Amino acid sequence: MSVTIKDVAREAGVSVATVSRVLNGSCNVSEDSAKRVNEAIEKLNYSPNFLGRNLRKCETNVILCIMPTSEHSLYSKIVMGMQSYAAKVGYDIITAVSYGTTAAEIRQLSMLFNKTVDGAVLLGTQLDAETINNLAENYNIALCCEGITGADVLTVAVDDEQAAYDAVTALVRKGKRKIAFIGTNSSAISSTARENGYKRALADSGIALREDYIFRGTYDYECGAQAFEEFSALEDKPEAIFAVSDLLAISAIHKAVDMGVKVGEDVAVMGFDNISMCEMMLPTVSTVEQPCGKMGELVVAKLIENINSSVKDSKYYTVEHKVILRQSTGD
Amino acid sequence: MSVTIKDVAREAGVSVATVSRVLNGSCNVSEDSAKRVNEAIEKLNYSPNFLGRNLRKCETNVILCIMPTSEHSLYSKIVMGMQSYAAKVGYDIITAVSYGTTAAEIRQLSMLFNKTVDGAVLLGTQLDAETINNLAENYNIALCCEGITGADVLTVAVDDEQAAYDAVTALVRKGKRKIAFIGTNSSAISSTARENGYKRALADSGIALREDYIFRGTYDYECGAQAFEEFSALEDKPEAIFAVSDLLAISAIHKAVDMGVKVGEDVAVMGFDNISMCEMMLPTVSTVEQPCGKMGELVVAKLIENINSSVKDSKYYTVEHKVILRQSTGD
DNA sequence: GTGAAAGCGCTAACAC
DNA sequence: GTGTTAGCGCTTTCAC
Repeated sequence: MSVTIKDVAREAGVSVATVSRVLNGSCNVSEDSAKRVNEAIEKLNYSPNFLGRNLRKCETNVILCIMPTSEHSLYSKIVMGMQSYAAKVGYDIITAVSYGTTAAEIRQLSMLFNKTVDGAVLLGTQLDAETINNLAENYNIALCCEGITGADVLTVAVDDEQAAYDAVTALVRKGKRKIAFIGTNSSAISSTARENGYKRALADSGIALREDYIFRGTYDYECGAQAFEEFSALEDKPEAIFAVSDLLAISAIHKAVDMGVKVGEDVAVMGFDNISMCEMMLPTVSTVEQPCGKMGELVVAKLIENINSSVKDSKYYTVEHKVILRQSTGD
Repeated sequence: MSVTIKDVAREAGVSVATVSRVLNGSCNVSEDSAKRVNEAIEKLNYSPNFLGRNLRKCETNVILCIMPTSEHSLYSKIVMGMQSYAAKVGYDIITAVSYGTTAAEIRQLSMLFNKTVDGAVLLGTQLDAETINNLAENYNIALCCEGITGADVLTVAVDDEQAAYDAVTALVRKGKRKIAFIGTNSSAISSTARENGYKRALADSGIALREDYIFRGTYDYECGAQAFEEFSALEDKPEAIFAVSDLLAISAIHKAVDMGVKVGEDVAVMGFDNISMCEMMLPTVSTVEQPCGKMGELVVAKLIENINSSVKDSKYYTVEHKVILRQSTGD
């Protein structure tokens, strides 16, 4: 079997308490004892059993991050940010993928209930406000990247409305007036907020809103192409398209090229997120960057504060976005 | 504080042993007791503390998957396969990202040492054979997607040599004779095996090997473009390129387009992995598919067998690859 | 069919 | 500065 703290104590000729003190960096240990303990640890190749430690301390120093998919560089980058901060303060991040189903999210949150983790960050959750509020009462959770209307819980995200406003305004500045919108029917804040930003930008530029320039589907890749097809069937085709995600934008671009439409010249396309693919695509894709690393760091920092505090911070933190112009808008 | 098994026992008017039996589905419980226990669990909203359970049972039913990056759909898909199988047999998969550094891999493997997980799967590890063999002596580990020469440990991967052979042969069948190769200097089995497959395919087709048609860099995106530039500088330019990864192929395609070369017509490009981006790119990218889902399922199945057995299976399992032809080879 | 009790490996309160 | 010991929540052996 495994070597335990008892074995180390016996080998070093001290009590388990002393070994534990050395392990945890207590200063109440003589240099001599510490040396003997460390030698014993080395000799026996001892590693403390965290199950025992965590059970005793009622904490694991592990945070769970649940995301709808792992195949999205937006999420990957946020997780990197989370890990980078967590490592600095002695926490670990583990991840789980829900495939966008609430059933999976709930199942994975059981790690919170069964004390396997100290807290959880939900990226792009499908849970509703009531469920989240109930959870937040008893557990340390946070939302990132995607807020939920009515959820009174720690959240870190960009200002989606303003970001969309800035994106559409950038298109207007390039002389576009006929600007279409690819959004979703999801109840997530981001999609409706981005639609609102789109509308406000048009209004501020004195451009009339046209319902036939608005497509609402899902976040699935195919919807971008579908939207482009619908727009193309219009008598008066749009000369620019703003999509609420890069994948939708890329899908639309793909369809455009297939149809012989020159992206960047005949039609400008702008996405949202700045995933890695934007730079690899041909044409490269204009987009709105979310500061993923920063979001990850911030959400973990605040969540850990909550874990170690009796009073819970449930603020909605907003981080800076940035419009990036590339070939798909003719830049 | 949290509600424990004791609270449930008190509420149900039974002993903790009986509650534990109900929790674990033992049949030695009267219907009446079981009913009262379940009611108490419901009423108190009880969730068993897994730290206690795991400590007692010396097992966690959790498997760790370490990968170089999370921004690669190849790995995402493998993890999905792992999760799909694991869920069926009551295991959980957690993931960690090493960013391709051995230091991070070792740090993350400490979850194995401190008993936080029962086993680990390494995707595209950087560890050397000796380290892996030492680990495998004391812990349940497996390699997936990328074998290591000299590592005597459970491994699941495609037959890289044959896969590359088939890819290059497909190019030959399309009438190409001047076929270049983009590989890496890495010590991983896959890169050298794919280079060997490339060479064998040329030999079998009676095509002379040209050293100036071979580029060896890293797996970094930029290297594909760099390789294309070098090939373009040659007097006698290649008419086809086989790259050991889709990202390298995509990078090469990007550079080709930037240089005004028509991909699919002037030059055929073939990648390896069949990541999602292959279908999103313009042109779509020909490639060799690795059966990610199947690899994930198989490696977890075999690893769990090892966990529950005293005799360790250290075989190298090979799974089927498939050449997929798309626009980048003129299909 | 059920309960009492030992013990998994660890930390921390307490005594010295 | 150090050791003894209780106990974290759970499972399981043993006795009844």
